[in-house]
Amino acid sequence: MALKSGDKYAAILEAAQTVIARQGYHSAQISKIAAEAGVAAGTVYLYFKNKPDLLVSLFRERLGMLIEGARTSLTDARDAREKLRHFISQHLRSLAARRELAVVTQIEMRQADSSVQHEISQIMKGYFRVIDEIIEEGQASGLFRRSVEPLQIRNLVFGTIDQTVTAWVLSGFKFDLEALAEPTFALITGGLCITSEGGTQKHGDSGAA
Amino acid sequence: MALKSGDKYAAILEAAQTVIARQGYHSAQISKIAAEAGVAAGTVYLYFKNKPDLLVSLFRERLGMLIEGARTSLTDARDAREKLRHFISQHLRSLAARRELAVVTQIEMRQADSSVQHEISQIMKGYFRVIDEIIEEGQASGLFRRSVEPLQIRNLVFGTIDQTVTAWVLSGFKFDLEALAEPTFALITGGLCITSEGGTQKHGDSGAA
Amino acid sequence: MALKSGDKYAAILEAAQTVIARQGYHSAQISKIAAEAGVAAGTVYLYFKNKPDLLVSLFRERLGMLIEGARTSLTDARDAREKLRHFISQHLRSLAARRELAVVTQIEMRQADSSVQHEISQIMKGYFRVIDEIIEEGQASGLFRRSVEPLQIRNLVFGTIDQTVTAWVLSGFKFDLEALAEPTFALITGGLCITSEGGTQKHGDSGAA
Amino acid sequence: MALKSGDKYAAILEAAQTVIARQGYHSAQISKIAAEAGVAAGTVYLYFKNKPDLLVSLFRERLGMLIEGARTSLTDARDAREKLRHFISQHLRSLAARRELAVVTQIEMRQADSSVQHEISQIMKGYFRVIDEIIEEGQASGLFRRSVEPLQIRNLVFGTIDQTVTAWVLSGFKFDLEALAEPTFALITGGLCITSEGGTQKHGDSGAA
DNA sequence: AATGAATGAGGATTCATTCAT
DNA sequence: GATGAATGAATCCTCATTCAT
Repeated sequence: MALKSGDKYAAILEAAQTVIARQGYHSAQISKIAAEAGVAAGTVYLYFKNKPDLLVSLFRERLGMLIEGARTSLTDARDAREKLRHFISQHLRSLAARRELAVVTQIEMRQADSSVQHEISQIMKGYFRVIDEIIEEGQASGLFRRSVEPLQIRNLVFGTIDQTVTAWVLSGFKFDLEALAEPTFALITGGLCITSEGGTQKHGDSGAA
Repeated sequence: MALKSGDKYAAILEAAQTVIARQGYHSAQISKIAAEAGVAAGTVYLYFKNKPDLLVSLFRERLGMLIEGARTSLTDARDAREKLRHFISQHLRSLAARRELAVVTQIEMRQADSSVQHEISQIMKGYFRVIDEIIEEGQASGLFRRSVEPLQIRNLVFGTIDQTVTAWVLSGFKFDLEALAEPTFALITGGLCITSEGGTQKHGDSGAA
Repeated sequence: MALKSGDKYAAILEAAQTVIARQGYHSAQISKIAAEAGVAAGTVYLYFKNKPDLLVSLFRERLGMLIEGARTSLTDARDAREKLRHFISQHLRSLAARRELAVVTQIEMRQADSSVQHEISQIMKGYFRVIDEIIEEGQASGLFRRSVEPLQIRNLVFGTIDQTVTAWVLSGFKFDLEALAEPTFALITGGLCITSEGGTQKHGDSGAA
Repeated sequence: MALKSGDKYAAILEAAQTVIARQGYHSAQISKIAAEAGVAAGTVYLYFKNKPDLLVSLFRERLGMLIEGARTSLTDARDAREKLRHFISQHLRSLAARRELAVVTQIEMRQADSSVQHEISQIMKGYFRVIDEIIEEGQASGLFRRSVEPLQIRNLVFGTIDQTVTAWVLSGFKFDLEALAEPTFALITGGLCITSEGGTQKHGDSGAA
């Protein structure tokens, strides 16, 4: 077995993504994926242990790519605030350029059963780590408010961009996802409220953690 | 068929929620749900057209309850900002008090196939409407920044609280969900950044949309 | 589920025996057995846990019948020697009258995989017990030689009749199986050799356990 | 193809025996056998037509060895009775010294499908011939009773030793197989019953065939 | 209305065998 | 002669749904 080395490994992953995006998670039989990849069904099992392994591998490979892109985008940002801006921008740009992948990650893969979901959760931790590092730096440098738990900040950041991409996919890609990067960044960092006493910013911060 | 009038209708929905929460979406067979409800499997089909109909009905009924609770919580709020505070608080409190339901909505139901997901999306619109009304009022009254599209504000609000509840469920209910209401509200309204020029608050607003 | 009570349980067992005897163990798919029984394939699983369970149940039911027949045949035998005669006779007569069953037990079921074989071995113990009781009585009463371990006597008795039935099946039922009862009994009890000092009969017996 | 001449032919047969004994018949894939033999899977097909051919060849080769050993052991026996004694002794000794082979012949190979079984039956004829010759000589010389068909005597002799070896294997080699040779011989030749009228020895012989 | 026995469609996976190198 | 990557046929089992009672 050409352990991941052959082009067939990548071809099968690509075929899986295509078939899942096109036909939906529950219609993505191994036979269809194999046909899309131009190999026999049995060949899939030379490269993947079983179907869950194929799906998890697909997710891992693609998320790895996103993580790498995210980390790269952070290198030339001067502070946590800029890093967050780049991170959001990079996330939306990456998926805007990969509609098929967006359908798979936002919609179809979420239908996977619990065992696959559990693996996916583990893989997601790598992505969360990138966010968490930005948050930590931001709080340490005093740019980000310390009155809120880092985990809850992560929920804000990830929840918002995740929901944004999902809405974009469900809309049928009807709006410009990349263009949402800057407003979303402004919203997250500056807050929804305009007033000087926006949020409980002043008193909240002085009193807590 | 006693159109939804019998107590069996409610009993079957309750049983569905219990079984799905306990065994997971993919192990929630009609036969188990019927047994939990104390009826025969065939009886389920006297009250529901088919399994997707049962699942969608469950989601609709429960979300209707959440919407009602949300709307009620808004009545004595004096402005959009307070309404948002109440909304977030009510959302987290409702699910904190219904762990079984939280498991079902945040984890298990998301494994449903695309047809059910589509119905659920439609039902969610009713919940989004509550959020959207608050946003509209907030922007109209000048409390919420107008430089960001209402839809994107909704993504921020809903994405954040949805991700928060999901994280709570996945953690095994290890933290106090309700207690997150105020910090989350502060974060959303006041923004992540501390500095007076937090976000692009000042200039961003004057320049955009 | 009509736990074994319905006639379908028996019908499926009978169909399994027929299909296995006709098509061979490895061609006996559940679908064929179900068709032979006049039920849908899924119905088989209302009565049996899985395919191995069906096969083991068939063997258990049929061997139970043989054991019952064997025990019944022993009731009016006055001593162990007569019991052995009846046992051999009954064994050969039972299978001579059930060619389909003979094919299944002697040829086809032996192709079952190890898990089924292990279950079958357990079931066989009930049949061996009948033989062992005869042997014990025979040795206790002094009719059977005590110089040979009971287990080895069982190997002689069972090995001989088992091989006899197998040879009969493989021959295509070309000879009268029942007619072999008496000569086989004579051979087993009286020994192959004619001479008075046949075997180590005299000295062997006086010396050993 | 070096028709059976290469050492790979023997190596593959040996590997097949080892793998079947270790993993069981149904887990003995060609790929595993090839790996055990230190060759590629495709190489097996340079020496054997297909898998059944490999299995049959293994059986033929090993049984040929047993037959040769049996015939050799008979050379210095002075009469049929002694030949039978040597035969039984040789059979048990051969397998006692080859546990791997015993597992294969007594347990695993019997799971082979009908086509292989049929071939094996043919091969067994060579072994039966050795037994039959002893029986013929014994009956001709008056040592063995003539009242029982030679075939049935063969069933007695072979059935008993076959069952004995099988019981030994199933017990996990828990007893001394070789030590059973003499008691088994005594049992077969002298008969199970002690009394002077043991079996139907006297009258049976004068009356029949 | 209620029952629950019966139905039957649908798909992942293994492994003997081939053949280009 | 030797390799081993690729092939693709073949089958058990689950469970939503029906319908005779």
